[in-house]
Amino acid sequence: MAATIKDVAKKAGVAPSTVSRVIADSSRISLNTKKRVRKAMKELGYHPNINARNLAVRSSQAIGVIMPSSADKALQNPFFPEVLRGIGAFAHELEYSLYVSTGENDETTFEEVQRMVNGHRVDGLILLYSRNNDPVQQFLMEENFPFVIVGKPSKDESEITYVDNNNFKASQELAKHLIDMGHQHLGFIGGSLELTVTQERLNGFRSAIRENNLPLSDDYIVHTEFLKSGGTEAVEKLFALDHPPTGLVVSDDLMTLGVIHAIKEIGLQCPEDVSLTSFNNLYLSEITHPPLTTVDINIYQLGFQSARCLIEQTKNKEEPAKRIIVPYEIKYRSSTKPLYS
Amino acid sequence: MAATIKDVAKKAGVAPSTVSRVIADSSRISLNTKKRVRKAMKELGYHPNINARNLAVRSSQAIGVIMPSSADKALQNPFFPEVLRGIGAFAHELEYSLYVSTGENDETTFEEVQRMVNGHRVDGLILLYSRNNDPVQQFLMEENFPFVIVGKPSKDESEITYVDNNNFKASQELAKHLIDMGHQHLGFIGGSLELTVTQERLNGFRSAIRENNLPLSDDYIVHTEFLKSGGTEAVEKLFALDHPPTGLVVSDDLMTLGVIHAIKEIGLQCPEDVSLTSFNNLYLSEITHPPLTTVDINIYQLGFQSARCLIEQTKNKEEPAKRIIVPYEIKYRSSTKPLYS
DNA sequence: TTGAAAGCGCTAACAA
DNA sequence: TTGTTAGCGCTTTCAA
Repeated sequence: MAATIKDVAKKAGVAPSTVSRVIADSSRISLNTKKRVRKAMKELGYHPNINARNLAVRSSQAIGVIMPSSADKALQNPFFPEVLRGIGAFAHELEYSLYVSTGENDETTFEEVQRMVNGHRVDGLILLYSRNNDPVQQFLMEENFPFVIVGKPSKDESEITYVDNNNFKASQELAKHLIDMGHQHLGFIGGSLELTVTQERLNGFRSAIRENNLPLSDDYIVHTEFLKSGGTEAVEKLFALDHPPTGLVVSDDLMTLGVIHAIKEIGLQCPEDVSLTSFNNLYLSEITHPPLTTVDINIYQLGFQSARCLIEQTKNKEEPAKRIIVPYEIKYRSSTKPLYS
Repeated sequence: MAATIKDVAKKAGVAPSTVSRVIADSSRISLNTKKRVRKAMKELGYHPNINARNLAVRSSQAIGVIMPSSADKALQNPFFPEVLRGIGAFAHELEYSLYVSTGENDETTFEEVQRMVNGHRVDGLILLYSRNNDPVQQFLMEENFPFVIVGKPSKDESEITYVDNNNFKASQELAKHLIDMGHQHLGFIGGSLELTVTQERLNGFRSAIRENNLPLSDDYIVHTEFLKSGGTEAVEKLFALDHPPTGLVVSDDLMTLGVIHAIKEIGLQCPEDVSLTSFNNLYLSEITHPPLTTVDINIYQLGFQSARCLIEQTKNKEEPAKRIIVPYEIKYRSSTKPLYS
């Protein structure tokens, strides 16, 4: 068995509590004994047992990350490793560890959340999605358990800490960009309307259309399952219209990839026939053909800031709910062009 | 504070140890008291404190997942969420939790591993990469800490449990497929040669060339950083050759995406001018244009099996090292075509 | 079939 | 500045 605090104490000729204080780098221990104790720790290859520590202080120095349930291919979105990287970066600085849930469906996800919360495995949770009537969110509210949302809460907005982009404005700006280039018929392809992120982006899109006095018809708006043949259906529907769109706002780069494929299938080209804009600025959006005009939502920051908020919150239960809006930046690339040129 | 085992005991009118036995569903407790105790647990909303339990039994019911360090964009590969999903599926069945490392560089990753191992945060680790002279692997060997590798160990192969595909054979088969379609000049684009997966795929490629008595020149083999402008350099190099390749084996779908883009830039088409084959069968490989001929390595299984092996191993320290080869399947799609047709 | 009690390794009053 | 001691919540002998 590994060395314990007692072994170290004995070796250094001090009391266990002194060793404990050295670990915490307490200012009330003389430099001299600190040195002696540290030496003993080195020699014994001592490392504190985190479980024992957690038990004593009733915390866990760990945060949980809840992904959307992964039944469909949604998890194959590089968005997730990237937020995780941001979360991990901050967590690591403060020596926090990361738990992740990877539930197959809503039920198993909920079980994992319960396990984390009730078993005191984590001090707080980050939800990587936000949707209407989420049982997880409700559970956490009821338990009064610290959590932050990446995205915008569907309700209780003022009581929940969340980190988001201004998706409304970004989407508006994309649509505006297309309109400025002469496009009159714009379409929107998004994921599930249950997700608040879809709602925000759609609303922004609509608002741009309205402000520019263009006709606004629901025929130009499709919500597609991430999986469904990569947007083929969505594209078929849009381009069967009397006046097919010449510009599209798509809710996610990966989806856009499918859209590019689909429009080629029906004999059209991007950007010659259709201008495409989307969200996330995934690495792959630079290396597609054509490279995508897309909103860089700064996924890494989204993760980093959410970890920051959460850890602040777990350290101080009285910390007020806050909202952090991470700035976005539109990357103009060659998937868009003026309507006539 | 949440209810403890003592509260339950008092409420049910039994001793704490009895409650503990009920939790473990011990066969030596009468059905009657079990019922009484369970009722008390329900009423109090009792959940065992995992930290206390871990401390007592000296384990943690958690496994750690080590990603490659994430300085570059490699982590944006959907491969990772997908293995994680497989790992999580098995882990969840046995009520294990998942820790992940997301180190920025080798150093922070190593720190995270140390924290997990020395602090007893996890019972075992899964490494999601395998490369030459990996300090993490060496550390785990020295500590005699349970771990399994997804991929093939670069050394001590017979002493380490690992889960892999037959990458050699798969790669060979891809090359063979191209050769059968009349391609005489084949190129290989892979990631770092430090990774064993690259080595295996390259060797398989070479062997196919050799067996078919085609010329084998290192000029046709490029190793590119994942990041470097998405394979542009690799493509430029290959197509500056006297006899540019008409068929390519690329080590990863995401890379292939970059390659498709790059060859278009220099005025070529896939598959008309160049046939492309690659690995992983990521979701995106179905929705690119053209859809990719690629090896489905069954990422989910890779994860699932590795979790299985690891948990077996942690439960029984004497479990011998084993090797599991997950079958692959080549998906033939339209990124390949006969040389003349 | 159940209970009493010791102990897992650490922290944090309280004393000195 | 340091030591003593009593837990944190659970499991697990040993006894009954």
